[in-house]
Amino acid sequence: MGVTDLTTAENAGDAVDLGILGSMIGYHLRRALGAFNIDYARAVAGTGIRQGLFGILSVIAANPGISQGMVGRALGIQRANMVALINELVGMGYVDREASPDDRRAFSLTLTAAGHAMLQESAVRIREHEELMLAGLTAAQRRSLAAMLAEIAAVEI
Amino acid sequence: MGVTDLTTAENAGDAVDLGILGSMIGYHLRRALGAFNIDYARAVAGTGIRQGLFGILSVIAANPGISQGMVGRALGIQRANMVALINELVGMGYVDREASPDDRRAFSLTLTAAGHAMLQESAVRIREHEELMLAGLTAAQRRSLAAMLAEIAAVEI
DNA sequence: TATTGTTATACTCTATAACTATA
DNA sequence: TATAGTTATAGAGTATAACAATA
Repeated sequence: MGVTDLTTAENAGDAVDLGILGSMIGYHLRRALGAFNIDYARAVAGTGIRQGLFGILSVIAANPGISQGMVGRALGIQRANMVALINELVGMGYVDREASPDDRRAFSLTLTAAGHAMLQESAVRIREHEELMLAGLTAAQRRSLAAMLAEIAAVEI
Repeated sequence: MGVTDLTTAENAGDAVDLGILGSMIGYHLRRALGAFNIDYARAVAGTGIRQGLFGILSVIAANPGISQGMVGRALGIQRANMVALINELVGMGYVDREASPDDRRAFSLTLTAAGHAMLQESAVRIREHEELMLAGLTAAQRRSLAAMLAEIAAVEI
């Protein structure tokens, strides 16, 4: 791993002291995700598969027939925000939405053949993107990082 | 650290398989930051100091007289987006904005006494918030996490 | 009563393009 | 010509409240 100084920001040759901010994990989380987001957009350019859409495709693929609400709860997406996302995926021809046989309020979601193909294609691109972003970390460090992030995400607030 | 399963999401007793998504660092980064953001808002409620504003206060405190553009570059905030943020902080009485003696295009920023006080108060709240979010990690793990995140944020895209 | 999906809405963050005044 | 700050604008993510249909 490089000799990254946590307390300063380097830009165009200028090193600026971040003050107390540099010691805060939340700040580094934000900057790391910002870098991830920029490269994610590059990696999937042209596919129309934003991060949220990829997550939905992945969860439906792993749980065919799952309801819209269950997908949202698994991914931390509000019910209200799921509507437009599922509409997009249905409109793109990647998701089939049918009335659930068990519960007439709910929808049963499955991937179409095109949806499976797009999931595979975008997964390949995203893997390459992650490889680029994590090139400075060993496999053990990546596992440790993922575990720590999952631990944080699971904190009961 | 807890026995967090990276491949499933637990919600109200339901364990949902995330599929390929569960193996992606970018996803765990997003969820961890989401949890951080929710608790950050709780921690600073009533202060009006959002994450971006805190960062700006911290950088100005560590670099009195710094220009608006330098602050933005240090924090990864676009020039265009800095304007409203600095306006807010000036309006709140936390930042003094004066014409730079060296360069009449630029502004020289310093904290007011109230700005220093608010930085201190919000820093205390944010430290408590980070302690809560990182309770499951040892000090060594926190250092490792911060270093890995800084490494990721520094990747040349 | 509670839940599913829906609509409407709003706030924050981020991004780009074009303008002005200075350098 | 390049840079500092500004304005306008747009996309994406996330949040809440209220509603209809169904459980």
